[in-house]
Amino acid sequence: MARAGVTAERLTAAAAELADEVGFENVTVSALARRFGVKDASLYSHIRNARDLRGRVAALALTELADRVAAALAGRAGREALVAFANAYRDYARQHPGRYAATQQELDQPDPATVAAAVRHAELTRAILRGYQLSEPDQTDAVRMLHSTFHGYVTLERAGGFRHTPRAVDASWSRTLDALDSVLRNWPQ
Amino acid sequence: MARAGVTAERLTAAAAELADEVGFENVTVSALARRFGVKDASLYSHIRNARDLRGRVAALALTELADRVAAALAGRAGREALVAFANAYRDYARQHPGRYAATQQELDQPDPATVAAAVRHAELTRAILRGYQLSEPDQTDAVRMLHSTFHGYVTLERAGGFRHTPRAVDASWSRTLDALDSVLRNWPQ
DNA sequence: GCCATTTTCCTAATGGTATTAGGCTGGTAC
DNA sequence: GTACCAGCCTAATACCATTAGGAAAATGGC
Repeated sequence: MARAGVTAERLTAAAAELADEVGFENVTVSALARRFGVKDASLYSHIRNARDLRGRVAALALTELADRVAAALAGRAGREALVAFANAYRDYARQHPGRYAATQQELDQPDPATVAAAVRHAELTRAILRGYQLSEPDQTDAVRMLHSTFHGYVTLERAGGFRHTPRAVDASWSRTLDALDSVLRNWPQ
Repeated sequence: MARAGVTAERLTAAAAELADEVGFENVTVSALARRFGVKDASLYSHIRNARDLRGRVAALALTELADRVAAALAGRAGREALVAFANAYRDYARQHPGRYAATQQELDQPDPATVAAAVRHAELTRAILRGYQLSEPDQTDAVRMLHSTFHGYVTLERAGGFRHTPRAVDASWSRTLDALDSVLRNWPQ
């Protein structure tokens, strides 16, 4: 009987695809085993448990997101950097809703890979602020505000929270970026 | 054998408490039945299914949140209104993490109560803008930005996303509100 | 090429959760 | 008081997560 060739990496990649197709909360050990044509129990040679699996997807997604954002940010500063970061972030969340959801799960006992990706992400967000005159602790406050706005927007957009008003979500997004640029250039106090 | 006196309302209230205690994703029909001292199957006389139950909790939470925000907003305008709204919103999310999580679930096929509460919430957010000179479509854009920032902040705060930087989250929150007030007073273009 | 070891996958079993079908019974309406 | 209905039960099915232990395929040394 030929082996199915399951590895932790292939499992993680397949779980990420599955998440984008059916939602992160529906990424299940059973569904994954089904996709590989093996029994559920067989996966436990490669992953510790379901939580571990979801953690791996989270780490993968955080890395991919950070890569995209880093590429978008390369060589830009100020408003250009802000817009490039924000659009790369939102595009990733829209193209990979399941993976994006994975990045938002409990960070209570995260594995090292997740922590590393999260730290990199925070550093990248901070890189937006090159070109704006902000020093600590304003910089940290601004990073938190930017991250909140981006995350909140893509989450609400996806959940359908903006569906009740006819105004195009792309237009509001663009104006939100204008507003963020404006407030970064004129940070209060 | 005495009856347990289960009603849809008591179930919903208990589910909301349970959500705050163990997390919304752990609100299960079984756990709820256990709490009422009845068998799982008995709950299906009162709720359609687990999805229905979670929807009821979402509607309850949205109503409570809107009530609190409305009370905070009463008689205020401009910056005062913004701060009062934002703090009421964040306080609710922190005091009732499970209920707050419920408000963010799939809004694909929401029940009428959920829709009504969501609409009321949007109207309240719009009420913040009394005192700022904004007309449509800027108003809609600003409402979406505000909602995104509030939601994003409380979500990331709760998920531990701000834990890597020592700066106090309350301080950053306060400065974020300053920044929002500033940008609403000087809305770009 | 052969054997020991390791890895991968299997079957079997347990326990939790969601859900439906059908039955018993205590309260309520007449 | 009888009949009905709502509220609760048992029983059964079906996933899903997880562990234990066994068999066969790959691997490495000889």
